[in-house]
Amino acid sequence: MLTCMDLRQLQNFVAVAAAGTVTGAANALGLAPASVSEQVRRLEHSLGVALFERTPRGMRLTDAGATLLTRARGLLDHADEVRRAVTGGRRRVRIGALEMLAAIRLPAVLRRLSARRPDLDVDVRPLTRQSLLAEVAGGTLDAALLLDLGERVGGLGFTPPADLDHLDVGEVRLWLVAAPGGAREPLLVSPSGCSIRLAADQVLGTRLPRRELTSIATAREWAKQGMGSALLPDFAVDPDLASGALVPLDPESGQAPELALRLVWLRGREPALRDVLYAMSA
Amino acid sequence: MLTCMDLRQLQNFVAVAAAGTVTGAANALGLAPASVSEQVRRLEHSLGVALFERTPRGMRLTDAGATLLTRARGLLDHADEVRRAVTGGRRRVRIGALEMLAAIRLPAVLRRLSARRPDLDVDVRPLTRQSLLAEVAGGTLDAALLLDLGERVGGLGFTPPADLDHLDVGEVRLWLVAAPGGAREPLLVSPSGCSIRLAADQVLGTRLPRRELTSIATAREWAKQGMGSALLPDFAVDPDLASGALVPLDPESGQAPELALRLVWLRGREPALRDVLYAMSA
DNA sequence: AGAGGGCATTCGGGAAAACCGTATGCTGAC
DNA sequence: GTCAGCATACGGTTTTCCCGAATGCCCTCT
Repeated sequence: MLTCMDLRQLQNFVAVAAAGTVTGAANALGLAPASVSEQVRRLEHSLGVALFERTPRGMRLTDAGATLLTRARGLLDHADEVRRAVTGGRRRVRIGALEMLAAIRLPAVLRRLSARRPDLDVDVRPLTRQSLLAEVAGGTLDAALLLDLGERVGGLGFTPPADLDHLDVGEVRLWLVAAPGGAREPLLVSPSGCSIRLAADQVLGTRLPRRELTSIATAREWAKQGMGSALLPDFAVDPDLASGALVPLDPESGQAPELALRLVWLRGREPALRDVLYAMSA
Repeated sequence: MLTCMDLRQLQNFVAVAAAGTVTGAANALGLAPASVSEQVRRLEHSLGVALFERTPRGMRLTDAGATLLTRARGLLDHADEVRRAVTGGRRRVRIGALEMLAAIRLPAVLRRLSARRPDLDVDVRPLTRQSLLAEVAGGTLDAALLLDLGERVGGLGFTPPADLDHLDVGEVRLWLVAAPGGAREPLLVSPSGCSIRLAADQVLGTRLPRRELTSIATAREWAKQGMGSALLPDFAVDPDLASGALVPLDPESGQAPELALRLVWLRGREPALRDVLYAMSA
């Protein structure tokens, strides 16, 4: 036990925990599986604790492993921060956002961030919610901006793949709209999996007759042509509401809650990252 | 720059910074000077920054080195905490105290600490103020309990060897005493360097006729025998005040301020350590 | 049931790094 | 001017790191 806890070992450990397999982690790290396996074993031996249960399908974290995982991430973050502090390197933050938000709502958020923290380099990548969550869980992304509902991550109807922390940085209002004088049915919905579709399922239930279209924009156009009603986010329908091409259907009380513009990240990341993320809120 | 910041390198770096020489650090670490030198050079190269100025008398920190030093300590502390969290190892805290405090005032402080934080193993070492400060600066001691005056560390008249944080955990009242009916002069003082002597110099000035004795206890005994007056801490004279063997001389207003029972530690140590230390305050 | 694929691990070897003891060059002190 | 103390360069040994190939395991698909 003379040799203790190398940062590289921790990096390997985190990679294995994220990938769930030694092989996957080795690929991600550009190493051979044998090397990663040995490093993990060495780490376990130096700590005197089993970090993984070996199964023929991969590696499952033990309790001690789970304990170490969050702390190891924090320590690696800390090390990174130290390195940056002394090299004067700028901090690079990798943020992902739902494609639908990237164009409309993201710029204002990023403007706030760069005004308050001009010392940052921000990478932005538009992705699907699944990819966002996977990359945040895997550490490829520092945080993700998506739509959600309620107090807990996943309230909109998806299940986060890891223990995520969150912060709401804005709101998105939903409008149930139709063309003036047009049909109110069916409910025109976007493809299953789309956040707005999840919101429609959550808010309006699934009993209404519905027609699935390929995108929010398509649903809006169909609605404008009187083909039914649609539950759409403010940024998609504001112009049409202003011009009168679409009119809000008087929702029953409480039928149109606001979605949260929600920033999520892996719980336990360094405090410095949290500060950065909080600088994105209004 | 493929290989980045090994914890062991940071340990070496901190040791060199503390010792001021590679040789000293090597002795402290149980390594050969050549090894330590190479590690430091490797670290500098991997960071792309010069950490030390090489002088023929030793190593002097550069600005970047000073920046790294505090953060490296913090990171090493963090790593230690992570290791403890997963191995379930108990935390060991090394505390030093002025010899004169160890017997009388330290037990109550430690009782508070172990009542609030039973998960700790506390090492206590009685030392002189010089040793205390040196060991805290060098990292051999986590914190030191000593006497001080005013808002800043060193207000009693010594200069701290590093950037120290502090917390006052109690007070020590000073009494200017003499035997009833005995002489009031000279002022009987303890050896220069002793905290109580510093306090006497600070509070009473140096104009009074004075006689230097070998210890506080000696000064008290001389005072009891009517050989002069002495400025003594409460814990040394309480019994004699109670019995009437010594009586307080009415000090001019504000002449007998209270000393602070002060806990000092190296600024930048991990937050977890701070929590421990705060648990020692009243 | 049997073959095949994905998995972690073991093994042997080669490259890199850590470490040591010694030797060298430097500077300030005596 | 010599000497002590310092950092460092050098050659050699031990340890670590990493790889490719081979092994054994278990699940799955046929």
